Amino acid sequence: MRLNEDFYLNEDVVEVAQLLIGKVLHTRLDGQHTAGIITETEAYNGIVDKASHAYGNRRTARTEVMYKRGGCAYVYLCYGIHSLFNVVTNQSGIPHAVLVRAIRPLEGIPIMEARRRQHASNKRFSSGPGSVSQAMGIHFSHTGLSLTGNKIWIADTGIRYSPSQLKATPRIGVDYAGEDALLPYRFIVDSR
DNA sequence: CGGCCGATCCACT
DNA sequence: GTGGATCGGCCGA
Repeated sequence: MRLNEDFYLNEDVVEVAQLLIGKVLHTRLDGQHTAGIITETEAYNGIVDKASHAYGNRRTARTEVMYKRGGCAYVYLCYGIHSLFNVVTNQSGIPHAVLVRAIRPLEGIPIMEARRRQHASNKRFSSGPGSVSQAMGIHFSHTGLSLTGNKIWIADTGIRYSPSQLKATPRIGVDYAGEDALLPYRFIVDSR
């Protein structure tokens, strides 16, 4: 049920992004348990990917976490306001990551509503990477946390989608990445 | 529903 | 000093 290290060591980050659709993201932070079904992801393909923070093998204090062994969280602050949650994949030294862009709330919905200060019926409640982190209580200070620990983890509950429900598109907000901005590395499912 | 735009602050140059 | 893997309020249609 809970994804183990083998899942995160997959060397194909685009495949992992696709496999994460339908998995359940859990957090137990500040004693509060919340969970949601992952419905949108984006793959960031390491040093050859112009959209990746690790493009060109750039190692900085911020990106160092991406070089860790797969199975930990890379969370960073975006636009000074939003924490964006990524799953680090592949073996140590290869900075692959998958950004979680949307979830469908599943457990602890009142807790999420309090964090978001809006009702779960709102269309943008947990759609968009900043909203996902806020709903799940994930903060950029959580970067580096293991996904096989007891604070943040991901489970397979057997949810599967047919190929016709799943679509791949270019990634959002990466226009600066030139031709890499066109790669179909974003996966999204219409779960309604 | 869609487009515009300001917010806000850390990491990197 | 600069700018961003975004969000939400506001506006017009």
